[in-house]
Amino acid sequence: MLQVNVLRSNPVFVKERLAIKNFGQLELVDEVIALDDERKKLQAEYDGLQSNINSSSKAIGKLMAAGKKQEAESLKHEITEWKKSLEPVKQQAEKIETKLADTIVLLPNLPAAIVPKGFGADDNEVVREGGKKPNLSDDALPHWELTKKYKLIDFELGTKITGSGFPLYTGKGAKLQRALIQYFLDYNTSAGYTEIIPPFMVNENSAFATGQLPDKEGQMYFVNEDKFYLIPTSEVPVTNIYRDTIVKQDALPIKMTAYSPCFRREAGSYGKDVRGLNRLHQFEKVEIVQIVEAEKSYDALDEMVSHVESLLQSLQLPYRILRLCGGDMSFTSAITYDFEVFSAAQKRWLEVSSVSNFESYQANRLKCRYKDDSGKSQLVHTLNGSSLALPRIVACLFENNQTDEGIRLPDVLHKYFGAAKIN
RNA sequence: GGAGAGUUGUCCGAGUGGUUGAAGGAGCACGCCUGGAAAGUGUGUAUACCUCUAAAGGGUAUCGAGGGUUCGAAUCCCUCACUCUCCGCCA
Repeated sequence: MLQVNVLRSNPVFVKERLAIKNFGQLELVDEVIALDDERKKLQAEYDGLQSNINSSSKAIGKLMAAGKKQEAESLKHEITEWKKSLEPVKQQAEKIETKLADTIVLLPNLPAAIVPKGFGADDNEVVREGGKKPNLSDDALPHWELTKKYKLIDFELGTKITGSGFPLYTGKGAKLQRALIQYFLDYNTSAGYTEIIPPFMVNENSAFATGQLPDKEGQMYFVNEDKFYLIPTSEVPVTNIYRDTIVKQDALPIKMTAYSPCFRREAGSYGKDVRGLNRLHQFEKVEIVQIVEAEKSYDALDEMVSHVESLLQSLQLPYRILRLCGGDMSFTSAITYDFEVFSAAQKRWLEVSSVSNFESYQANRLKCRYKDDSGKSQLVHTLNGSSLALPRIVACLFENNQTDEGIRLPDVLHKYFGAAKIN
């Protein structure tokens, strides 16, 4: 969430930035500031009264020890009066604090200066393209046909066992998943990321800290019995490693990578866009997360973008990098680069990675800080990105590399998959 | 799942109602000592918010979390989470 101080010090700027995100309730900014004023006032009042009570209580302690019971009794009466006037202040303060907390989480992160204004996918900026689109014949198959032809994924069985969007990988299809996960993890660890296997369910505090709650409440699977959320991405458990911590500055940057299955309800999506591997309720993903000093987060962002880019290049897939416009960015992000690969048989771009800098937005909820040179606590900046989400990578690998003899695999995967093609 | 024991600061650990934000020790930082180091020794060593703001200072809250009793709670009571031991179950 945003820091109240940022709002206070420059509300006009904050509103300008929020407008880039097409955020409609700009009046919330003033509301937060007003609530914070109120909060300060009430706290001063509360602290004063409480201070009186505390010192009188201590005085009673001394009087009792000295055997002056009478005087202690009269002090007690005095305290009772203080407490009477304290009660309404306390209640009001709690009310205002709750309201402040509930209001400030409604504000999304501020987009960075270079984020373009816009409303949707059409307004995103193409930063660059790479790779080469294949020339497929007209009878080229979409991946949902190819997976059937080579018995790689059984969507119907997944539907039988669980429901739609829960694919069942078989044989070489399953092995390719394992190969890709291992390749991605190796690639990330050799770039200095520490490998993590996190819990795949998180509690409410964790889901709140990374911003899934309250914004995406209905998008996560929830285990009611234990009040756990199935993770929509390993970003959630991995970033939460550093919830409520103060790290040493020389421990930064912290670079972590994790494989996990991801669970998303995707309520409300259907149709041809969600066919095959395009949109699933359960999928595999390898994630990278960085926790860095505030001044260094944009360097880290660049590093992550080129890291993911070269990973895509190694897979020899045609890709493009988009700088998302304000309207298409996530609630918590300050800037996001989406990576898309071209699905040659479907003739469309599919998002396979999203690299974001959250600046201090997550850190403020996480309460993750470090001591800077002057010894002051400062919020860290957090960043994350997919490297990569598997299903659409797999879809493109299948579609783009189909031949009469089978599906060719890029060189880097041969070692992991144990063969050069699928047939 | 059942029975019992726990959860205190960076760590270990004392503390069963009254100047306890918290003894003692270790660690760490700075200083003294030393040719240098060790040992010794002195000082300091949580976080958030409010007030003040040049700095200092002051106030409130925090001893797993939340609630309660009390003039006063780390200490008593309740609920929950987690850890350990034994039993049960199990990959």
